Amino acid sequence: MKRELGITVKKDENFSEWYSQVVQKAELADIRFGIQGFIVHRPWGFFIIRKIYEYLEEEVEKQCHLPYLFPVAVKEDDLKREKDHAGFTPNVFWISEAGEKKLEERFALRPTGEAQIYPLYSLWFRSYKDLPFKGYQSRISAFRNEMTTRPFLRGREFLFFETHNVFNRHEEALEQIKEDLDTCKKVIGEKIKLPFLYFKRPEWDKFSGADDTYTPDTLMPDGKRNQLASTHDLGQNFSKAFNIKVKGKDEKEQFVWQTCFGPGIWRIMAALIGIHGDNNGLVIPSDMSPLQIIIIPITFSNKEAESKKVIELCRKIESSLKKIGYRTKFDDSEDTPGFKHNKWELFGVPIRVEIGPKEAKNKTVSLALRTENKKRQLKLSNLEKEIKKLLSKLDKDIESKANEYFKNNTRNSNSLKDLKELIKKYKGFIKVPFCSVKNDGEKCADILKAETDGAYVCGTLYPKEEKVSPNSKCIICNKKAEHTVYVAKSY
RNA sequence: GGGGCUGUGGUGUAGCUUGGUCUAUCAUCUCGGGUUUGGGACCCGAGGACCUCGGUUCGAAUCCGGGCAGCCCCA
Repeated sequence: MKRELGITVKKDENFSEWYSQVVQKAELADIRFGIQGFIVHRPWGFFIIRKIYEYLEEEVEKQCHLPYLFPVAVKEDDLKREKDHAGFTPNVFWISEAGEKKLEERFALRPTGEAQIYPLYSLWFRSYKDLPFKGYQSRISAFRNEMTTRPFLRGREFLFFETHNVFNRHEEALEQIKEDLDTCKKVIGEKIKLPFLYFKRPEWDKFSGADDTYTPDTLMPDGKRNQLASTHDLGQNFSKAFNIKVKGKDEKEQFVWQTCFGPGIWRIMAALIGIHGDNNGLVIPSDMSPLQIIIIPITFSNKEAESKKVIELCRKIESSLKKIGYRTKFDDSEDTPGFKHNKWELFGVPIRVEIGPKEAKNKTVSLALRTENKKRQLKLSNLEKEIKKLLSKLDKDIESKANEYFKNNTRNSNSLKDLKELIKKYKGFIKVPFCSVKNDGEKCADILKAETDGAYVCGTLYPKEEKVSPNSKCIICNKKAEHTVYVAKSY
């Protein structure tokens, strides 16, 4: 009889249930906090999340962003100052009382940084020489999402990272957007091994207050799009609303140009869980795992002397692996070896080392990679050297599996009929010819959405938009297609 | 935003239709003891639960209403 420790459904048969079970059983989050959409980040999960933060912080600091920390609050006036951005207002949490007393002026829990940061920006910069300025913060965001909440996918409080950048010229802002794409490639792609496409959003679907919005989108195992981050070209919209001006070389005051970049820490975590995980549970890139190596002893009560040697050997290996920098644990709990195998697979530990009397006698170890279905026999003397290679093999396995899945779920279509079938059958990304990504295309996007039960026009590829063959027609209105756009169902 | 479902020890559940030996089932779990360990061992003992507020009733885990929370499907 199997105990209910492990995952009881298959990932490709019931992704929703699989996802919930992994989140809870691998101790990533606790959803029993009791306030809707607010979850507890448990140690095993939060370690991984902190890695995401570390990578991002390291990368943006290389580009000369510096950290700061703004309050959790935002003033009501500030929130409403930019007219499009004020669209957040109906969903924010207001703080209006302290104890029994009503506050003189209510304020909101910040939904995102713009409205709380830019009033200070208007005080900080006086001269064109103060620019460019690049700041970032790692912080929590909150707003009342009315849709069903899910851990790491949709919440009312969620982990956030945001850069807010100020330039003298629009061209510099556009350069920054390219740098943000680079950050996504390095962090989300290379470090976290998540494939994505980088889109320029259609005109009608930009962030409130932005001139243009760019996003890396990936696909979850159920074929739905998951937006992992967004970069916004804010133009001068906020600088005009918040009065952020500098004096230029020509002695005239000018409004600054701004961008902001916001990777969704939660969304990235959800993608990591969903895309890398398998039927046994979590799979984690080697550098991100709280534990990289688990050592499991196999002992016998009727072989006391040998068992003692086994334990000693395990301890020795544990300390030598720790010494060279691997996060290693010797699991000397009283559970049976089989139980431990299943447990640590569920938690996604990259390497499992098994030591029993045989290994002790032969000076070998048995070793299993989380991504493989076999045990390897290694000479003890080679272990330290081999581990490095094996961890990078694991990372390659994770990466190629993710890439293959992603590639297999990106398709083409040239007709609405065909698109409808593909969406129904596979979901995923589907490339289609489309009339316009300016506001006049929105009508077609709405029709497309209605016809396909909710598929969404993600936008055009960035930075290099794909060419459209000269006589192709928009799959909705049949006018000349100006763009190739990607369509997907979304979270 | 629309629709549906659910809430019983830490976890998963039985009981709810037809209210009454429910002093609440089973497993897991936790603790103590024994025994065992090469892919989810076993035995003995102990511990631990009816989401919340109100209503109906002699009597509510069970019926009704509000609230809170969770899940699923669809936009």
